[in-house]
Amino acid sequence: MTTPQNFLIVLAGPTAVGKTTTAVAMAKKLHTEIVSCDSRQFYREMTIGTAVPTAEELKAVPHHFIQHKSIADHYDVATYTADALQLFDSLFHQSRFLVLTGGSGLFLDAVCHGLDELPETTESIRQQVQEIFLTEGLSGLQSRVAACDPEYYAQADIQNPRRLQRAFEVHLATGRPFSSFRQGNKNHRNFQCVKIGLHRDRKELIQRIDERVNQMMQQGLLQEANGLYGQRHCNALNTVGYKELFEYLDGKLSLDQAIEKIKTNTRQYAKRQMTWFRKDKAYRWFDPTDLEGMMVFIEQMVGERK
RNA sequence: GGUACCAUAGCUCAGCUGGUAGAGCAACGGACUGAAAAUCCGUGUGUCCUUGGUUCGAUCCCGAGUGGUACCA
Repeated sequence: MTTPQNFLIVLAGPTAVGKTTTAVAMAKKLHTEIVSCDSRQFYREMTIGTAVPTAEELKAVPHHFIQHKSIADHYDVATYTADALQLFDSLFHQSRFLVLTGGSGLFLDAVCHGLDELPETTESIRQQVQEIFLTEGLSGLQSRVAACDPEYYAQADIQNPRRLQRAFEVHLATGRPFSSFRQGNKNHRNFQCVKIGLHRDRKELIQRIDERVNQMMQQGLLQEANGLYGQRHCNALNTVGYKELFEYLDGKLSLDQAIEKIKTNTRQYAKRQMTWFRKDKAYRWFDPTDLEGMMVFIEQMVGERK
């Protein structure tokens, strides 16, 4: 068999490390396009606070999944993954390389390795479970999951309402324990993932974060947030850069306090991202300026596959 | 210049008139299967301002010094 192997170049890294710039340069070299894997750049209502690629960047290289959804839409990892795989089918006809870039670890992993098949749950089930949490608190969720799925309960993070809610939702929707769906199977992919991590030392990253937040404020982040204030309860707006400004608009923080909090929360987000990426030993780490090094690495990986 | 109050973790502060200290936030480490920029878990990192004294023993009591804050001049 001599079917040509396709390569998905995964470009990951913490927020503000310089993924967008690197991705554009790399996509140009590879004569291909960019698929975004950023769970907040999906939404067209958010522009400044999500550091969406600039008009020039978007013009230089075609991008996909940038602002293709509304914050009012329901969108999740599974739907995104299906969308991405479908898009790959057509894009890999034009090029054997594709650049996937973003900072959402779960989404990147889902594209590369897949998720277990799970049936849809409904909005009403979700609200029903939310109601349990609101009225009975964490223990209400714990006792229900312990009863309907002791196996999951034994290994789950039972302090985390999100995990328990999800498990109980699936149980209500299917009548089966959540754990029975969790096979942990890797889905087959008809492309090879080449994982590249972008890294900067902590001090430098913090400085870039602070500068970027200041820049966002100059670009009018407050006005953007103000325009979205009425929709602040949308999940997509539970996002660094917006939630803190909503607190300011609510009179809970001064503007300076809100800006400081955006910087802090962004740092903490970057830290969580690094924790996620670090555990995946397949990543090869590069300084964002070392495009040459990345290209050599890609050639190596392609060579091994030949 | 005088008087009063304060000085404890990176920050804001607790600490029973004596037995070498703790909260929140930050920081650091971790988890993560359809809400993921979300959500959750773990860890105290310290010349208790300096210096004399009292005491078996001082973050704590007394004296002096230094720095700060407030009020009075």
